[in-house]
Amino acid sequence: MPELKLINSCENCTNGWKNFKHLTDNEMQSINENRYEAIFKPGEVMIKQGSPTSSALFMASGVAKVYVEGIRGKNFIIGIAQPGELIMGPGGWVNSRHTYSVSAITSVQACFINFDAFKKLIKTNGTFAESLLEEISAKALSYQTRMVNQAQKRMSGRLAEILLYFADQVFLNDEYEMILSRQELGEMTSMAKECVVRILKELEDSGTIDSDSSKIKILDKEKLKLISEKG
Amino acid sequence: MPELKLINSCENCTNGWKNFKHLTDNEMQSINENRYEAIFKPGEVMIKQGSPTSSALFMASGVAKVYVEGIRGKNFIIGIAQPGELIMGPGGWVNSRHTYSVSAITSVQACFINFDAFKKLIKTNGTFAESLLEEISAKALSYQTRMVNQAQKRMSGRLAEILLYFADQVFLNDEYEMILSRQELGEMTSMAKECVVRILKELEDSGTIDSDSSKIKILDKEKLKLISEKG
DNA sequence: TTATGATCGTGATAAATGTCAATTAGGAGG
DNA sequence: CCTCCTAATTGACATTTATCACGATCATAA
Repeated sequence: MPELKLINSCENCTNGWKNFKHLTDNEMQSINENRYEAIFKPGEVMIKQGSPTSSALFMASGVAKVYVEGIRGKNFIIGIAQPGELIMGPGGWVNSRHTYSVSAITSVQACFINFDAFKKLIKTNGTFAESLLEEISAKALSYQTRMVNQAQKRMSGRLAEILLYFADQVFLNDEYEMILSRQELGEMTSMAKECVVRILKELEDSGTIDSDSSKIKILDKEKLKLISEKG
Repeated sequence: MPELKLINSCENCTNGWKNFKHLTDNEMQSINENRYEAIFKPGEVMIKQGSPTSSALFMASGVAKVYVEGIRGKNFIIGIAQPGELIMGPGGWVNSRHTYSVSAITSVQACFINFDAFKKLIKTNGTFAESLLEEISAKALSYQTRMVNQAQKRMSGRLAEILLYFADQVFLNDEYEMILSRQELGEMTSMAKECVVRILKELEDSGTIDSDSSKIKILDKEKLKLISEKG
């Protein structure tokens, strides 16, 4: 694995957050000055649920899992945070506490950005505020969709949905390395790990996917979509 | 039932949206001018999922149910819209389509507010933008919580949660008229209507609640909270 | 290499939840 | 009051999903 280097300045950042484009040079500089860079090893906790939202966290490189620590010690994985993503859960605007935890899956290069510096920009830059509203709304919509699917789809539908999520939202490829364990896939689809194994086998037997333990290859995407949609 | 009268002006409105307080008189007037008042009968659809979000909908009086029309014709009830609430789903900021339907439970007095007039204020009034961000974030957080609970709680926990929601969020009273049918309670907790009946009976038998078909009375709130939290 | 611990995979079984069929209760309108 | 319609309720049963027990596999470190 190549050694990760410091970014040093937002200007050098190749993966800048898309909404930063609405900022003036001065505003961008104020972000840069309120930035603290960090590198996380795989498995390390980057954000802990319940801790104060003093900063937003920007993903410069690597991937991380975003998860809620639920009841009876069970986790629920909300999704995968990717490079270019700004992690700033709803809690920051509600009760100043992180509403989920984030932990590194690969090595992760990240920047903590002071939340107050951030908040200030909302008031002064309307276009930025609007783009942020759009971002949070998109997140709320995806929660809404997951909530309903959780309620109405059965296991195979939920798992198919997640396999498509990895293909279309994370890796942008129908063949990918499954970065989550079966256990974690279960925490993302709310099913027992044994059931994940079984359904994956079913999907493989029916020729819908090819699953070589750590690799997933979607063979019949239309079929997988159908399974996902029909529940 | 008393005849509902027109409001005629936002100034007369006794239930104004709390975030409107951040607007200047001029801004408030522009809202008032882009307002269309309507009265709905019980059961009437106020917003249809998938329709264009040309307006936000303000609840002046009455209550309505907010629900997603999901797969296989099944509905999922997200919550109850109450007086003073502004209904403006995430879709307006994402793809300009309503992401859920809303239908009146009681008679409802409502105002349609032009969405563009609304959007304009975001850019010019930073405090208003921030208050809106807070509101949407709170909604996103409640979706997140429901999503996780859906996944991790069993039926009794989910139903207990909803009974508490009505007591604490809707009626602000531990004794209330259940405005949803058993079927609808099921659509809100993702369980079959028969199961709703059974669990309600269990709760009644254990002395946790008193349920007289259309009335709910919480007898042992701590116990109900425990059931809700422990799943 | 070998030991160790974790994840993966499988079958049997138990628990939770959904479906079906039939009956009862309650409310609106005549 | 009766009639009709819908919702509520109940029990039996089917399906779905979780849990348990166990062995296989794989990576890692001594």
